[in-house]
Amino acid sequence: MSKQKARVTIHEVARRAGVSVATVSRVFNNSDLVVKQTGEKIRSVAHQLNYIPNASARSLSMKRTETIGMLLPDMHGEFFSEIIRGADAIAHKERYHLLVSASHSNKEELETATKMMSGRVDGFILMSPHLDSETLVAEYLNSIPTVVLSSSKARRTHDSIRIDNVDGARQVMRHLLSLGHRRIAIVKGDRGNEDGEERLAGYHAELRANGIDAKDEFIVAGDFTEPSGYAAGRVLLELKNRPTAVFASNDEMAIGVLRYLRERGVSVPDEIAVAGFDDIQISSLIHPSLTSIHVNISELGSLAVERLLLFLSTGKRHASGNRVVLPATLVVRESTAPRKSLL
Amino acid sequence: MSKQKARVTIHEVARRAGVSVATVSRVFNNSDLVVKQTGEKIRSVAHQLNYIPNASARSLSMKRTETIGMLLPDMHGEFFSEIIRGADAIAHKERYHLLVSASHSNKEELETATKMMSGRVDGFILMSPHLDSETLVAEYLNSIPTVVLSSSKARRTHDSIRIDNVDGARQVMRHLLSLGHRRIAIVKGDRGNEDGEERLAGYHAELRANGIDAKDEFIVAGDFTEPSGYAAGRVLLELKNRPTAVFASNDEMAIGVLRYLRERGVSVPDEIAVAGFDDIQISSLIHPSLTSIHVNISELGSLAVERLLLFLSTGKRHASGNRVVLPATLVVRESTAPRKSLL
DNA sequence: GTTTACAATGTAAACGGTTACATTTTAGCA
DNA sequence: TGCTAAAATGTAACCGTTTACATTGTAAAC
Repeated sequence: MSKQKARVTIHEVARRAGVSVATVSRVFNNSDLVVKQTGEKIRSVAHQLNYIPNASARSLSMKRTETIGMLLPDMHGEFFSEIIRGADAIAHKERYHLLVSASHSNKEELETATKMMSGRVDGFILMSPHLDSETLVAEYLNSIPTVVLSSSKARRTHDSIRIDNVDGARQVMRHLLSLGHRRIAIVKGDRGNEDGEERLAGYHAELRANGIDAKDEFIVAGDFTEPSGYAAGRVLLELKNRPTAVFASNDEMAIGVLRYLRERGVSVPDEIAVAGFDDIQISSLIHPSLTSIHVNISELGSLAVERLLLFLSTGKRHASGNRVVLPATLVVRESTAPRKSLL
Repeated sequence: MSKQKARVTIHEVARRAGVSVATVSRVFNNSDLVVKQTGEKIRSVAHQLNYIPNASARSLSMKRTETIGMLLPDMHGEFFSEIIRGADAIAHKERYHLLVSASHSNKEELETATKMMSGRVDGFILMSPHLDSETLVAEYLNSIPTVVLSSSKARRTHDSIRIDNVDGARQVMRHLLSLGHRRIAIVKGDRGNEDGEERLAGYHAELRANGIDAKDEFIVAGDFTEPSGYAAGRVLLELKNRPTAVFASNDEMAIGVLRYLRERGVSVPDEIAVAGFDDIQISSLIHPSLTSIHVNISELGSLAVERLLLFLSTGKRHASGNRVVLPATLVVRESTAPRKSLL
């Protein structure tokens, strides 16, 4: 079982095919200056010997690894898999590989991971709530092409791809307003989380655009988890002047809100309408199904790889501040059905 | 922006530190035969120059890449991210990297992906419903250490790590039986899917152990998706002799069953109890919350990496048929609360 | 039948590390 | 102080490619 079959090298192939290594190399790099017959002979010999070019030697010589490093934060669930799925699809098509590193819950971890990967990859795709300017201009990161996923701090120095959070939030708000709601609460995200901040900004913007004052008591804190949504639900129900609608900054919190409302016997959407953001899979399956904002997450991954490969092919380090914004789409479901009183 | 700062090499460090490359190399490989002072000097110079050893050169010379290839099937959601998270945690600790490739929906894709990675990795972690013996004994796969995730076909030839599906299913059944249920239906998984088959086997085994005949009409097909569970729910309700409990082979189908039952006004668990398998995150959040079987998925990833690293360190290709079985734990929730009639 | 131009192939020097082996330094001891 | 063994460091070959440049082959033009 542990027979050490020495890997066959390009020299072996060359010898058996009666040509020089250069010619073999040319064949495998699709050079057009090898005569057809020679090429076929070489390919056949190589196939017979089960020859696979040594990637390390190739990288060393060419100074490219054909690998992309993906550094992802400590996120769970669908987001993670969808991003990788999207990224892998494109990378694979372009014969690139994905070196992934998960779970960076703080800046230090992110930095060491980046350093460890540096040298094994041609470029980085970076996603982290902890990205700040200092980190980004660090020597090793500034000398490698990098695309940043949704971090405004980096937008001026690096290419970035983001979700249109503000527009998404405004869509939710417009929808709720169009249903006649005027007392609309929001469950915020973590302090400092950019997606959360942008969604809150959208909330404010749309209220303002409709001449409605935002009430402080309608803005409650959450941390993107279901329990924090549950807690927010309690806070809102205890107000003497309850809201008629709640916009949670993500679906998990919205589900938490729904859970609390159900426990208290508050009917959704008749007494209170609820909407979320992200459109995770469950949102369409629960009861009442949840109105949310859909974003094509796998596209986030694909686009990131596409942009990165573009840099790599043009030889640039990184285009400064080039941005792509992914559209957000409202998906209306039961949790915000028109109120009966309005029908 | 695109200044091509040539990477600093070991030679440059050696020159500046006034030593030979061998000494520098030794320092970075923690050889103990470098005198402390020299080592410090070298480290300081290296740090100043921002020296990072070239991974390709290193791999070429050492014949190891310090990278593990992970080939995952076309799966969505939590499973995917949890496996990677678990694998990455261990890999990172041991200074290994993870080269991942997602979405292999058929055998051919799996094979090309494996081939492409071969040579860039020291070993493979393979998970695919399409794994068969021929694929596994293929030249390139048989010459690289490989750990297989949950595929019985491979169990004799390769190390494998699997979920204790049979036991999990039996636990669900024992639980339902202990509640007094005798008419228990099962929603199967895809034909040919091993997890599904094993869960079905557990269903049968536990019935048999209790002297209950399995009724064909209580065994309905599904394909692990929510809609297929919904459809199965319909089939079961249309039986003249309805079951009093339904065991769905995974949570998504169980959720589909619940959706149909709610639509038809059938109360859960009072009229029909429902249980799933996998304990995905939503299962605890929906209403009624779903009784399910919990498996520590990230552990599946960690264990796979651990075993693989073990081979790598011992120099073996693969241990034949060494198996690890992950325990499954029953989590009882509202969907199978004791029936009122029994209280 | 040369000469010429270009197409096809070959030669050998990188690429940046590791490490067996050679050499020098150091320390211990008579 | 000189001798020796062991410790510290240096030298250079090697890992398996790519590719600039050199060489050879071929066909057309004279």
